[in-house]
Amino acid sequence: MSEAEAEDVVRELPTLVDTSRVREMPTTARGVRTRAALVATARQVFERDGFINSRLADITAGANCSIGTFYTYFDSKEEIFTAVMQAAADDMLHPGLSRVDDDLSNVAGILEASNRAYVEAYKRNAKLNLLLEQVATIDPDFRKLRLERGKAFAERNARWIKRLQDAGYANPELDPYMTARALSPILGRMAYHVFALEEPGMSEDAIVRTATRVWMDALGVPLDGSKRA
Amino acid sequence: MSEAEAEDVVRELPTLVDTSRVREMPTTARGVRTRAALVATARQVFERDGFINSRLADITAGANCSIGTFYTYFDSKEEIFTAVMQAAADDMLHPGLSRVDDDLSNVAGILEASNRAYVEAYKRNAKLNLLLEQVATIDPDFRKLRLERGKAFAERNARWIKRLQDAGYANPELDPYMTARALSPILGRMAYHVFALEEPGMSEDAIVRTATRVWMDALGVPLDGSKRA
Amino acid sequence: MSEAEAEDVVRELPTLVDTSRVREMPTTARGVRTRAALVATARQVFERDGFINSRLADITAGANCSIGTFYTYFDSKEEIFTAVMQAAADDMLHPGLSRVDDDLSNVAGILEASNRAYVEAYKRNAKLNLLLEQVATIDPDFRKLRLERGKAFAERNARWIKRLQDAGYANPELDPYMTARALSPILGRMAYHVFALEEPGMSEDAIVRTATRVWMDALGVPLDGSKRA
Amino acid sequence: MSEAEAEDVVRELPTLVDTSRVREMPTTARGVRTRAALVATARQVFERDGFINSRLADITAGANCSIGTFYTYFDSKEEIFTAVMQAAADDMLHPGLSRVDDDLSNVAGILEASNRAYVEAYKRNAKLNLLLEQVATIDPDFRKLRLERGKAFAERNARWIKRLQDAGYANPELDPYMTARALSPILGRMAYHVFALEEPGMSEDAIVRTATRVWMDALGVPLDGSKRA
DNA sequence: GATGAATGAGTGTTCATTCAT
DNA sequence: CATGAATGAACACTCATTCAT
Repeated sequence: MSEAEAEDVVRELPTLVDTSRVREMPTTARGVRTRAALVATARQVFERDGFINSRLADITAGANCSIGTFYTYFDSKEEIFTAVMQAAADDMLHPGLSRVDDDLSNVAGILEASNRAYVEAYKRNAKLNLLLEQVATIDPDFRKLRLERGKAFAERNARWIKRLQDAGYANPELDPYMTARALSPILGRMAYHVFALEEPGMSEDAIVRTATRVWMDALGVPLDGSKRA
Repeated sequence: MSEAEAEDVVRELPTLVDTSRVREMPTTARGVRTRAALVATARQVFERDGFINSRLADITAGANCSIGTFYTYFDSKEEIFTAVMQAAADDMLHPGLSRVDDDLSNVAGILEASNRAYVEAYKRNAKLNLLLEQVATIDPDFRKLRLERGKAFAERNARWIKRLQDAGYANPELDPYMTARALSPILGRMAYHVFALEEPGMSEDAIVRTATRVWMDALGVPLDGSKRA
Repeated sequence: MSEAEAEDVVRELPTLVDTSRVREMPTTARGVRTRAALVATARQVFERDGFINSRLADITAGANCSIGTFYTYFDSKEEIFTAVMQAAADDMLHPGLSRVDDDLSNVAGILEASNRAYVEAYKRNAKLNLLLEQVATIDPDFRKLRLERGKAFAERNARWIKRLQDAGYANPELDPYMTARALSPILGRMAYHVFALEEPGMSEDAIVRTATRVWMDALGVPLDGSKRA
Repeated sequence: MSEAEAEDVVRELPTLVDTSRVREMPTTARGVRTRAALVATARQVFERDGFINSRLADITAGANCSIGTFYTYFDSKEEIFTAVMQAAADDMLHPGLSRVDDDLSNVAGILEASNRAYVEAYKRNAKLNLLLEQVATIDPDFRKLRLERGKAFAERNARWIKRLQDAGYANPELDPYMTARALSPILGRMAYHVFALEEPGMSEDAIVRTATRVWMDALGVPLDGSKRA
């Protein structure tokens, strides 16, 4: 059940960045260094000031280069934002449990491990998630991307639920797709509140266990690893 | 279970607006009319252009008054945004089921009715919800408000779950507060995708029924209205 | 023959400005004053620096107002340029000889008087003519306008030539339209060299008399005021 | 009478380029090729975008070399513009009728042939003429050059008119220099409208014949090849 | 109370030119 | 010779807010 609650930002990142939006990499070592410095600084500045209130001048100053140099590597503020997301995508994406090898006799264990990995990744990139939220409300391209991501993950989760049903673990009465749409946001939203909005009072462990439990009960999977009666 | 999925925007509206942020109403009839025109136009403009890309000039033009007049009634763009939300609050808030009178022998029915009313309200104000999302990412005040709201509703929902447990309907093993936090976002996020982002493929009826079913199963409430064994 | 050599800039000014490009005038006296100051300064700055090398900041500084105020009255640099031309149009246009009342027995006299008035007007606005030339090479709108103007004046001149032919003064073998196209640029170009490019060596009087003479000979009008044999 | 209407661009090209402005040619074959590629691409880019709106980056990209390489051959944008004009000068300049060998008993024929050759050349380089017009309005050096050219050609034309007068073909009353200044722009301006501004409605043939006719009549040269009475 | 003119700091973006490699 | 990264001054335009009338 690796990407069960996929609706949230982190797991959708593989498709977050439209690579066609980023131009080719610089050829020289110096160029690579400068570009990397710009992306690194941009992430800091974006996280600190938000996308809208950030200034290109701050980014170039932090990267020790001129404003003109910025435009050697990026066409716009939007483009470096895409690059920042792209650079973070690998880290934001936890390893992912192999779907095929899942031992369905231990659904709870797999689910919890996956959720824990997810929350860790979310935590590392909490500010970036908040940022993405902001940009999605402003830039139609990002909004569209987000919508497509949500749908893709729901479908993936739906297939996983179907597999649990076919194997006799999950309640066969449930509609796999709609149930996936309902369950997907759970962990993501809790992580959003805890790590992005920094709401106190919920432990990391608690949200992982709660999300896992809700999934199990909602899918009707027996907690003891047995199949349904 | 009236406000079960409280994390979402609509049900949180009673606390959405910080009334201290809005100055007193105008005294003359003419003043009342002008103010109302400004708020009405502002809603249109905000929904069309978003908060960030909207211009005060468009709002005053639509309300047939000068920019100077705007400042007779509002101190800032933020303040008229608050006023817009305040004006919409009543409509965004469905009647609400009396908590005390709930007939717990029909939890499913109450929950579904509540959810349906909620979705209807959400639908009527979809654009406004998107807007609020945007402002929350920019303005710390609104973000804070949102956080407080989320907590308040989770607590309310937690009390309701506790009541179900005490009455022998809901699984007593569950932690009421954490479970409330997990279940709250479900309907809200689905409605967000369907009505705000206008994602096709999910019917209004389907999301209401799915959310209701997930709540029932997750809380361990028997579907037939009986108490737990 | 008032506007005979119309191809040149000055006489085309009535149609130079596309009034639809200029927004409505300010309502208050103060506004009128500010706008006028902006237009007056803009003319000076444009004449001194050219359209391309002029800076809005110089214009507003000269008009003792802020840059923001500029945008209260004009949408762009192009728009204030249009306004400058519009303001100059009246002066650039000499009174014009009544076409209908022309006493054809004195074609040379009428033509010379018209040409002289034209050259005077050109002289007063020489820098502006140079400026217009520049803008026409850059802005397609102005280029198009110029083309239309040229055609309209050629047609007017052609009608005047036709009238001379019909009255027995001008050579009936000539094609009125083509001849008009050939003769139109003569005075304009000479004035351009003398006043705009400030080429020395040709007196005002000399260019007027030369242009008049060429017109007379090319049209085959007897210099003594008589009709053709 | 080869360069009679010299005011126009094409015939002035021999003096168009100030060769002192262009540095020495590269020594290696490869260098020659690169320079040629730059000039060829520059012409295309200038014609497409105009001088002001053209970018060096487009030129070097089209010539498959780096921006740095550009500065190996040229010191500035102005310099490559000069080189473009220089490269085009040969083609822009029609063979030219020998002045000395002119058979004055066929002035009309010579004039028409010359004019036709001129128009053909103009047509081939119409965009370049437009371009030169633009640069002349911006760059003082080019404006000065243009002024000098105009004067030189007027003087040449004046000498030719003088010769016609002395031979008894042209009206001896006319001032040769002033008349040359008046007649010079005629064909050039018509060609400018037809080929550069692409104004429809005038045929190539018509403008050649009209210009020739006006010259003949204005100079008082009998159309039948005879001398004046 | 209403008006609308005035403000001006703020910022993304361009591009000819330089220079280290 | 060639490269292409680096430079940075320059500038038009926005718009929330203020204030004189």
